[in-house]
Amino acid sequence: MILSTQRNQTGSKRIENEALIVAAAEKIFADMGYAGATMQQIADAAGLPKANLHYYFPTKENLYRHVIDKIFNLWLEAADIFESAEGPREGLSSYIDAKLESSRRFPNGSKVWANEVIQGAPIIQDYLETKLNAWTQSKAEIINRWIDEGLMDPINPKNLLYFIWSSTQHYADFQHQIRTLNNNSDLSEDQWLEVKEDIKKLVLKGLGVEQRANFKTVYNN
Amino acid sequence: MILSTQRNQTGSKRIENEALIVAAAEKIFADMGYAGATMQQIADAAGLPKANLHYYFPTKENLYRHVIDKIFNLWLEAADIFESAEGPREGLSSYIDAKLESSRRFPNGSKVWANEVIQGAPIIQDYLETKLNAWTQSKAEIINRWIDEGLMDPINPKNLLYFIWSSTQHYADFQHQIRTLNNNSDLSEDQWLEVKEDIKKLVLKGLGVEQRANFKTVYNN
DNA sequence: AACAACCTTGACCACTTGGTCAAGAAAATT
DNA sequence: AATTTTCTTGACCAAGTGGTCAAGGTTGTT
Repeated sequence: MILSTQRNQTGSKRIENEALIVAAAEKIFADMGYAGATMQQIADAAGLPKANLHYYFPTKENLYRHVIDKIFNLWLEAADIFESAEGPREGLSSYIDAKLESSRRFPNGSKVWANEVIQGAPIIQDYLETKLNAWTQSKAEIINRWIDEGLMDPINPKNLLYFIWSSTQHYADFQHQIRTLNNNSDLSEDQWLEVKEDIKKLVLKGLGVEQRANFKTVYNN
Repeated sequence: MILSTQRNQTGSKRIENEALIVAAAEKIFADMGYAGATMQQIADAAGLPKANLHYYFPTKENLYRHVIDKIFNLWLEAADIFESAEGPREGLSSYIDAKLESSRRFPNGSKVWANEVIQGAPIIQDYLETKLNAWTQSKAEIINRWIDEGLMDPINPKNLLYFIWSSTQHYADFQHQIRTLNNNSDLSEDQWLEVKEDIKKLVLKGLGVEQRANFKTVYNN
C-alpha cells in the first residue's frame, strides 16, 4: 500500500483539495515528467499557493504516488469485463473498447504511467511485481483456456496483452504525434470509432475469431 | 535542420568525443527524462568533466537535439525496406522485423523519442510536421495501393502504421515492465522470435494476407 | 464564548543545476 | 621552433528547486 497521507478522511475540505491537487498534478506530471514538473506549476494549475500543497502532500514524491495510485486503479478496473466474458470475441472486444475509451478520456493518466515505466518504474516497482503481475497471470490463464477450447488461435497470452495495451495506450501517449499527423486536429468521433474497429479487426481476425456482423463497421469482408 | 555545433568536422578528436557524449546522453536521457537528466550525470557516464561537455555542446538542449536527431534518422531508416517491397506480406513483414530489431538493439533511442512525444514534442515539433508527416503520407499511399489491388483487407493506413509502431516500440519503451512480468529476466532469443511471429500473425492474418509457411513459427494453423 | 482542530500563506533557506570563465595543456600548422 | 588553433578542467555563480515555518485565519465542538 502506498496511500493515506493523514488520518482524517472526513473533512470535506481535505477531500476536495486533495482531489483538486491530484488532478492538477496529473496534468503537469504528464506534460513535464516527474523531474520536470515543479510544485509551483502544480500549485498554479490548482489555483493554490505552493505551501498549501505541502500541507496536504508532504513531499513531491508523495503527491506523485497518489497520482500513480489513482491511475493504476483505473488500469485494473478497465479489465473487469474480461473476467465475466463468455469467450474471446466478447472478452477481447470489450477489453479493447474499455482500454481505448480510457486512452481517450484520461490520456494524462496513461502518459504519467508511460513516463514512469520508461524510466524503470522507480516509484511503482512494487506495483508491477505484485498487483500487475498477479493481474496478468490471471488474464493469461483465461486466454489459455480460450485457446484450449479452440475458441481462438494459439498465441503467447502476454504478447496478446502487450499488443492490446500498446495499441490502445498509443492513442493516449502519442496523442500529440497522432494529432500532428492528423492535420493538427484531434481525432473526430468517427475516427475514434474507426480506430476501435481497426484494432478489433486485427486482433480478432488475426486470432481466427469470427467478428459479429456490425453495422458500424466500415470495413468488413 | 537542427544540427552543426561547430564548423570543423575534420578533427577526429571532436568527432570521437561528440559521439561519446551523445551515446552517454542517450542513455541518461532515456533513464531520467530530459528534465531529470543532469549534465553532471551525462559527463560521468561519458567519463569527462562537465565543462568539457559544454565545450562540445553549448547547452543541454543543444545536446538533446543531437540525440533526438540521431534517433529520428534511425526511425526513418528502418522503413527503407517498405519502399522496395512487392506486396503487403513482404513489406509489412520486413518492416515489423526491422522495427522490432530496432526496439531490441536501441531501446534507449526509442525511450527518448517516446518521452519527447509524450511531453508534446517541445523540441522536435518541426520534425513531426515536416519529415515524419511526409514519410507517413508516402507509406500510407503504398498501403492504399495494396488495398486497391486486393492484396490486403481495407484498413485506415495510419491506424495500421500506429499498430505496428506501438506494438514494436512497446518492447523498448516498456522494457522494464515486460522484464518484470517475465520473472525479472530479459526476453530470451526464443521469446523475441515468438514476439516477432505473434505480431506478424496478428497483422498479416488480421489483414487477410496469407503468411508464408515458416518452420520457425511455433504456432500456426 | 471559549477552545481546539484544521487550514492558509508569505517569507525564507539549503541545495542543486546549467552554464561561465580563465588559465593552461596538446595538437596542428607555418 | 614558433605560433596558432583546439581541447581540457577546476573553480565559480546566478537562478530555480523542494521543502520549512510561524503567524494568523476558519471551522467545528462543547
